[in-house]
Amino acid sequence: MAKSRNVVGASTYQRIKRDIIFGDLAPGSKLKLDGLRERYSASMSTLRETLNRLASEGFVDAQDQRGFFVTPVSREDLIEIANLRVLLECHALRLSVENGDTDWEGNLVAAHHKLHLMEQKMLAGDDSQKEDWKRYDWEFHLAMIEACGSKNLLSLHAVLYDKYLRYQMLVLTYRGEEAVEEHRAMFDAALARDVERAARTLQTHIEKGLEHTLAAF
Amino acid sequence: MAKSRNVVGASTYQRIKRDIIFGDLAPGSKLKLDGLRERYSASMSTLRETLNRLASEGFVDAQDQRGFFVTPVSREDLIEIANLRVLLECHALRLSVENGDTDWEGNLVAAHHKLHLMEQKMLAGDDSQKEDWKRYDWEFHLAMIEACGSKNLLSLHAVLYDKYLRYQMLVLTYRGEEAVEEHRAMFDAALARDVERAARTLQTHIEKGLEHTLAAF
DNA sequence: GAAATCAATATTATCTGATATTTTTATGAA
DNA sequence: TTCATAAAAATATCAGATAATATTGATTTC
Repeated sequence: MAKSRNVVGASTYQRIKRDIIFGDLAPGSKLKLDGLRERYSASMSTLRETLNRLASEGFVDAQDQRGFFVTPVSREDLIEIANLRVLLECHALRLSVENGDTDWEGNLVAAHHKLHLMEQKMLAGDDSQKEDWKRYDWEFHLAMIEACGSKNLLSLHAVLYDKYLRYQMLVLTYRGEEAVEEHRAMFDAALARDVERAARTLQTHIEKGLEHTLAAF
Repeated sequence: MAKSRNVVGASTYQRIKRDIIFGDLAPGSKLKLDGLRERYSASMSTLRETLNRLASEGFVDAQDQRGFFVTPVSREDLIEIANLRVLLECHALRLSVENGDTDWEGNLVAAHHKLHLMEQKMLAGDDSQKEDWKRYDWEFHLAMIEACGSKNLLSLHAVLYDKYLRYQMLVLTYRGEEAVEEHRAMFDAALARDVERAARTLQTHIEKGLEHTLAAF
């Protein structure tokens, strides 16, 4: 997904998407072209291209003749997103654990290690690097399913992950120790090539996360 | 998904997408902005918005500084698409058959009836209305899963359906009697609220279609 | 003859600014 | 207040212009 495209187009795309996910652009808020032009210093044409793209991914809502809005959030939507993530990510995980080769394992070990280090910092109270934590969490989840053998599946999953992430960022609370343990359990099951255990653990992980986020919503 | 937007934007979006799905724009071919401008009589800005949108859905390939191409086809991609369709559509179907109310049933009966009429014509050798057949097939499949209760799921499914459809249109052969029977079996199972049988039948339906398309590819 | 080089041409990505249309806001009458 | 209407703002679309990049073709080199 992360096309680089021409410098301007690519960077505005990523910046706007980031700002939506991290809540700097509030859910439901109007995205006025003029305002965005200043904020992201891009021309209207470029902005409209970007917004159309984000609209098609579902981060932006394009309304006939009325412009663009940040897609609103809702409990129902959050639940749908989480359920879809379970469906797609568990499926991908099964395939990946079955097919993963040595490279996959190596990469996974590295990803888990980096995530784990980050989690230790977070547990110790260093809340400053939410963006980094997000990156490591993403890279770990991706590493788990990367050997699933379906580019289409991976790219659908990437969008879902980001949508789910937005909700997590909105409630701004870290689940802590529990999540760390779940990550480790998933990791262990994957390395042990225990497909069912891995999938079960992942499902629990996402569902616990959902409950936590719903509670704080 | 099917936004209407401003007249021009919406119609070029739909026409280009249609032309890709029906093969009038060949897989892998270059989409030159100037050429498109004539063909669809829209301005470059509008076209670029449209192409960005299609790129994000995966019908168009946007390459850094080199423009837009119709997404190429491949056996692997077809297999991925079909497998994802099984995953998502069967899941949606289970939910839908469990939750569907009277309106859902009524709509489904109507959709199946219209599809069936069309299929009789096709079987009788009237090959002229491929576009109509496509529409009725889509409306039937949609009607089946429409009560699944997840807008997100429905919108992911819609894109997959279209991607799969492109492959069907490329090979240009109608599966005939077999497919008709499968549709009826799915329909019966759904009305009988037999979730497992419905899902099983749907899976077979898609997998048989895959085999058929792969063989002709 | 094949590969490498470099200029000429074509195409893209981006921006500015203009126009018609539609939405939103403000104003004033009932 | 509610409604209608006028004024202002914003959108969708278009037509160029420009700089950067890619493609093509001719020319040279090995």
